Amino acid sequence: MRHTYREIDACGVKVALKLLAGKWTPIIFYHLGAGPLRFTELWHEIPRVSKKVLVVQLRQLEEAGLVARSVHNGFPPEVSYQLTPKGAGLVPIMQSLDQWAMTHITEAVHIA
Amino acid sequence: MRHTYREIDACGVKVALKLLAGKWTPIIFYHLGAGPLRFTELWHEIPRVSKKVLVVQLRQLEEAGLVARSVHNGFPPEVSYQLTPKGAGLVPIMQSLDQWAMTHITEAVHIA
DNA sequence: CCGCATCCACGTAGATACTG
DNA sequence: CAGTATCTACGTGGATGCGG
Repeated sequence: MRHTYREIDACGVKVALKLLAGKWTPIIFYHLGAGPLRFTELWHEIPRVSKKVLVVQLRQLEEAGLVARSVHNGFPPEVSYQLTPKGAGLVPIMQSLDQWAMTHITEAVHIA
Repeated sequence: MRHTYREIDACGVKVALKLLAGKWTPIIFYHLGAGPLRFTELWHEIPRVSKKVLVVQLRQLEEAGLVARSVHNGFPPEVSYQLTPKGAGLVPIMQSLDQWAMTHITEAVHIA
């Protein structure tokens, strides 16, 4: 059986990789994996990312259901982010990737 | 301890994802996982990819040590590609990703 | 058969400034 | 505090054609 282009893009591995491979996704998961964080807390944990880009990344993860956004209205605003169970299910896979990298790529630094 | 930008980019997870997340990497792994293939065989297995792009992807995987390229000189030329042990080590991780996707993403199609 | 050269389209990310 | 609005830069992938 031949697979069409659309089917290939819908392949589970590709869908998962599309979500994981955002430039800041791994470090977001690393920090949120330790528990919920407010936006600015998370922003301060991640060096050299603009607020705009961080917002965009979080929106994408939220839309995919990997991250939950909780708004507590009032002033000042308070918004916290945390991993959903669906998102948390990717954490062990990231650990596998890290394990693979440590085995095969000596130059890589172990962070997350 | 604070991590610098360079260190974050060298993080093992990011290095591994960078390699995996090429547009055609999963399907290349899927086909090479079944055994070595010649260039044109592989090309015919993958719909809608240009030869140029496939060559570029294979070069990157080769440079990273995930794929081995064997040339048998003569005419016509004969070049075969296969996964290295290092590359094969990523296959179970891809299967984990597929498993995760099947659990959480009902719309995804199971191919590789 | 295998691959390179050229040119092009698009998505993602960054810099900067402004706002409820 | 937690965003939004523009504008810009760059990398990846794609179309097509040529060559050993």
